Amino acid sequence: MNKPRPTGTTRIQREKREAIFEAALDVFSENGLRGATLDQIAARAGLSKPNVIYYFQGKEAIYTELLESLLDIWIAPLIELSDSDDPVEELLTYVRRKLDMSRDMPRQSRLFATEMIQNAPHINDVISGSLRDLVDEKARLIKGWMKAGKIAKSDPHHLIFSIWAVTQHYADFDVQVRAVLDGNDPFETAPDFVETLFRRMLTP
Amino acid sequence: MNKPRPTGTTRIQREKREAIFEAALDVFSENGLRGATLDQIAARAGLSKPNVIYYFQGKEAIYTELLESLLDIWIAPLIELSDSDDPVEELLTYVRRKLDMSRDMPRQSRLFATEMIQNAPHINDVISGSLRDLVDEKARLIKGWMKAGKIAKSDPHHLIFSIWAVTQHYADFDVQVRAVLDGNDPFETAPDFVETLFRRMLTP
DNA sequence: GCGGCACTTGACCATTTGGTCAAGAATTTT
DNA sequence: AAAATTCTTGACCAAATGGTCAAGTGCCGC
Repeated sequence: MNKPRPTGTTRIQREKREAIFEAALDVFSENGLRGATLDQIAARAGLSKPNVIYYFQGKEAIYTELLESLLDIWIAPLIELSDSDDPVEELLTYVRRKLDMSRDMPRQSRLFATEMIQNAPHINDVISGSLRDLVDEKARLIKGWMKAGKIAKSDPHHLIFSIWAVTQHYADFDVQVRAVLDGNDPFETAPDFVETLFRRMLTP
Repeated sequence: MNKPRPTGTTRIQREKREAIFEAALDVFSENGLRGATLDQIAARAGLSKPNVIYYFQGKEAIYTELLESLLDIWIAPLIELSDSDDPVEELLTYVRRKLDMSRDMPRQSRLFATEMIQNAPHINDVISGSLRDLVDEKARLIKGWMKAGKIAKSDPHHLIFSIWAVTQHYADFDVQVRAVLDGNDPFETAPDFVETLFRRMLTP
């Protein structure tokens, strides 16, 4: 019989599980699942290792639960992309929100990036399931705008990829970007550039 | 006194070191330095673990030597970007070469991506040294084209970032891209899109 | 074809790591 | 305030892992 695990009902459970998620986000986003250790997570959470195991089944369970709990937040901006009188602005708003997320949630971006680079074994079903459906739906929306002549024609899927790529690059490759910019804050100058890039791509 | 290590003079040394690099590229690009094990590398190289250690100082040495040996190849396309009568085509050639590299050398792309995500501790000096200088030099070249009215004005550094981001995305996020495209080969359709994106960005 | 040197590895070791467990400390319930 | 329950951890364990070493095996020049 499996030992029952706290699911987050009581005050202590919510707080401790939250602390573990927070620490795990740090550690996993820097080293990936294999590279991270329970000791690191426990130390950063300010708990003992057995105590961490008390709240989660194990290392992998922390990882998968963390990934899943972040997925919704991560996809939210795309979900909100919807029909509009001004599709260029609608898409640029999406771009800006994605860039904001790179600035404000770099660890989450890196966590997903690491998972993707390692072939996404833990979220494969999501990626080729609900995410694919979501992207397809938004691609149809974009296609409609193109057919109506409201934005310039191009491949909607690749358009979405390029938005992901450019915006997430500022989180995932932060060190490189900052090194090359030599101390200048990327997020001072990036928004203007990114907006220009996609405005030119989208304007008919 | 340090044990002398083979440096790659004899036939066997060249072959075995090459086999180890090849295996290490597989393993490190999937799991990062911490996540990879000597056993994995040895197994994929078809060697015993002590034999691997015979050719390299240790796991970290394999990693750093591999990274350094790949750096030149990785930066080569940018080095070749040079003054031209037709700057738009010159830059688009660079974009195409980068996209080709994502298609033909995805493991290398992922290796560097993982290193970057982990804050590039092993190539920090290169990034904030020779790479920064190289990018600065090319940024000045691009700036010149902009001032001469040959390409549209924008921030040259961010332009380079966006080229890196978009092209490498197809290697690093390959699983996601393929899942969303549902079996269609990304590299059938990506070149046209990417060329259009940057042509629109660059055409005055 | 043989002597020397490069190469190879089974056995081994110390450390790290994911995870268990029983017993004790807090907290909540009654 | 006692009982019941939840929470916490020191001590421990088995497996994995980076690395060593002495004893071979085999290649290469002579």
